[in-house]
Amino acid sequence: MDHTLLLSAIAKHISLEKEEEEYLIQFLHPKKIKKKQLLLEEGEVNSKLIYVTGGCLRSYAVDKNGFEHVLQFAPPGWWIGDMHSQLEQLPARLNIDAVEDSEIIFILKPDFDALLLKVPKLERYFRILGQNALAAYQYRQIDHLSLPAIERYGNFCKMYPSLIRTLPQKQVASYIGVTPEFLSKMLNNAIVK
Amino acid sequence: MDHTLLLSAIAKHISLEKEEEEYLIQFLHPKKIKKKQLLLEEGEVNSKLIYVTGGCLRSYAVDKNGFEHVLQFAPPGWWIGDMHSQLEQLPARLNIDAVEDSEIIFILKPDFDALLLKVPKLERYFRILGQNALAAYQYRQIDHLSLPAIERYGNFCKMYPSLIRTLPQKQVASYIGVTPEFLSKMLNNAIVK
DNA sequence: CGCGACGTTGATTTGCCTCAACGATTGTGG
DNA sequence: CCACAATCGTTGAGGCAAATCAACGTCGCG
Repeated sequence: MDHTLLLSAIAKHISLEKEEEEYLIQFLHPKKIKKKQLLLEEGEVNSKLIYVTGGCLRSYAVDKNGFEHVLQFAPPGWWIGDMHSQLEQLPARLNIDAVEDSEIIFILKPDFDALLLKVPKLERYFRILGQNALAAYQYRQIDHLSLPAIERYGNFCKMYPSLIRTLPQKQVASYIGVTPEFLSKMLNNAIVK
Repeated sequence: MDHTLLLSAIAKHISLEKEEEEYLIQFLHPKKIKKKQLLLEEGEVNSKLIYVTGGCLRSYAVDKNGFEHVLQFAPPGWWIGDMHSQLEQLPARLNIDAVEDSEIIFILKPDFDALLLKVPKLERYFRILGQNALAAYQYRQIDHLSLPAIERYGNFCKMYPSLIRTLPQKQVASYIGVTPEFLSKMLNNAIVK
C-alpha cells in the first residue's frame, strides 16, 4: 500500500493532523493497471480522481476520422482526468489509458467531495494543484498558437526529458500535434542541419 | 465602488461571515481601463490578480515575427492573468490589455496570499475557479489538436456568442489560431454553402 | 477632412498531411 | 522457441489547408 508519494506531495503544501491523514487514507484506492488498459472511455462520466504512482498514463481524444490526439501524459506524481466531466458529472470527451504497466491511486468523486468538506485544508492543496496545471496549459496553448512544430517538439523535450526516452515517437507526435511521419522527417532534417 | 459582481460570484460557492467579507473588501482595488491600455507586459512579473467587472480584456503573446496570439478574452465576471508568472513571480510571457474601455477589480499578489491564510474559505472558491478554468483549457486544447479551423470557429461562437458581436474579427481569428485573411475567406465560403 | 484600423480578395507559397510501401522490432500464440 | 502478426519508424510522391504578400475599399475617429 503505497500512499507515501501522494502524502508527501500533499505535505509540501499543507500539514495534516494525524487523524485528518487517516481520514484521507481510507478513501485512497491503489490499483495496478496493465499497458493499454482503459481507465476512462469517451462517453462515460469521469467518476474517479486518478493519481499516478508508477508507470505512465495518458489522456486523449479521438476525432471523427478515428485519429487519437494526446492531451496529457501522466508519469508518477501527476493527476489525470477529464476535468469537465469530473466537475459536471457529464459524459467525457477524453479517454484515459496506460502507456505502460502502471500503478495508480484513485479517489471516488463522492468521496472526494466529502473529503473536502471534512478536511478543508485539502482545498488549499487542490487549489495550488489546479493553478499549477492552469499555468502549464496556458503556456502550452500559447506554444501551439505561436510556434512551428519543430519548436513545440523542442519545448516538449525540455519539459519532459524522461518521457522522451520511454514514449514511442508517435505518441509524442500526437501530443505536439503532428503526424508521426512528419515528426520523423523533421527530426532527420534537424540532424543534418 | 462596485464589488457586488465579484462578491455574489463568490457567494455562489461559499458563504462568508460579515467580517470576512469586510476583510476581503479592503484588498479590492477598482480601476478604470482605457481601450488598448496595457495591464501586464511581457517580461514583467504578474503581481496582480485581475477580475473584470465591465468591458473586456485580453491576454496574448507576441511571437518572434511580431504577430499577436490571443490566449484569452475576459468579459465581465472573468479573471485574467499569466498564471505561471503569478505563481512563481517570474517574468510573464503574456501581455494583457483592454479590447474596449473596461473596469476591473485587482488584488495585489501579497494581499492575495495573506487573504487566503486569513480567510481559508476562499481556498474553496479559488479551487473551484481553477478547476473550471482547467476544464475549459483542456477542451480548447483538444479542439486545437483535433478540429479544422472552421469548426474551431463554430465552437468559439457557441461558447462566447456575446463576444462575436463586439470583437473585431481579427481578434477572433487570432484566438482560434488562423490569420484574419483566412478567417474572412472561410466565412465567405461557409455562407455560399 | 485625412489617417489608421479593419475586412476583403486574389496570386502564390509552404508547412504539414495523406497514402503507400518497406525494414526492423516487439510480442504472442502455437 | 519459432513463426507470424502487430506495431513502429522511415522514406517518397503528391495534395491540401492555411500562410504570405500585396492591393484595395470602407469605415470610424481625431
